[in-house]
Amino acid sequence: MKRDTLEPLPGPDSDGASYVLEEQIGHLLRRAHQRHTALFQEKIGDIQLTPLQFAALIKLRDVDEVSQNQLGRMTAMDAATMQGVIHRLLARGLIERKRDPADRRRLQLSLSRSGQALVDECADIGNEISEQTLAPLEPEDRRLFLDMLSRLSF
Amino acid sequence: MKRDTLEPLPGPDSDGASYVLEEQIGHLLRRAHQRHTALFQEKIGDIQLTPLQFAALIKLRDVDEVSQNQLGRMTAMDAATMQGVIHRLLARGLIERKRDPADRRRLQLSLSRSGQALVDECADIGNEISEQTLAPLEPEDRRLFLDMLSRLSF
DNA sequence: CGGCCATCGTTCGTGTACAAACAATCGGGC
DNA sequence: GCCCGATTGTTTGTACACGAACGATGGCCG
Repeated sequence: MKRDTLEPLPGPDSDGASYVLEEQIGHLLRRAHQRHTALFQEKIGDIQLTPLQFAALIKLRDVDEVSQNQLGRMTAMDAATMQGVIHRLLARGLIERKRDPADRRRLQLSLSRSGQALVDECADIGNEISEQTLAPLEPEDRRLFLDMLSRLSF
Repeated sequence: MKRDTLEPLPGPDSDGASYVLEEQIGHLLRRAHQRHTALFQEKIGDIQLTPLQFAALIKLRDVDEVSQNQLGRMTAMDAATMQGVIHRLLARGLIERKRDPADRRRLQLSLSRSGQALVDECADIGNEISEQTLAPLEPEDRRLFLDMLSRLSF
């Protein structure tokens, strides 16, 4: 029987009567994510980037040239979500897109000059946002927390 | 100087060149949340409830009668998001809605009979989902993790 | 060479998420 | 009593998130 786990959790065999929303991992993940995006939006201010747009730009800086699907895998976005993000970045002239001559299915993405400049400008803000998001934790706990969290992200 | 923290975090004064997406709290929160919703959908199966719909039902079971905005605050949804959730639950006949005679602005929400039955049926599944989401962590770490996470959810 | 299957990008439909504006209603102060 | 500000629910617009289906291309294998 699996009745041995310690019990923070209501116990694996609770009869369903006890399900406290505020203690559920899913609810807490959602709320923490909400808080983070709010912080992100506030700190990024006039630059008007969303977390996903920023992630895409950062990855493009790291790898230079990739196809849409590749970039999607690197940033954990599916192909459909990618569409929206790419189009908004294209519309702002932050990235460029051209067919890969070697594989005519692919669209190679790369940072434009102004995209490059923007990433350089924002990387520090990105670090600030991460720090602020973690602010409620003691500095010595943050490493551990990130470690555990990354294990939940398969 | 504060150069002593173990170093997960690039250090508060990194020059922006280093911003590793995979180590950022926002990215990890998003991915963990993705994994959770995937698990949720898989385990809930044919019942076809989303995490938000389930949260609303659970809260309604706990408190019996509330207005839309109140329920939104309890489940961390804003009024606009609430609209969609409420309408889908109404369409399935899981909840009922009537004007509050004491305050004619308000719409009192409550579980229908079949909503009541469904919550009773799913609460156990909800606990399983939470457990599975936390499965990658050692049982003795889970309490600590939830503790830290809840501090990030303001 | 000719199918066959995988991959790439696109579109559609559904469901969060939130800002902003709105009409209706309530409450309190004067 | 009346007016003003707050609250309640609604709509609109933008942006993720993902399943499902689609046409186009590519690689492979017989």
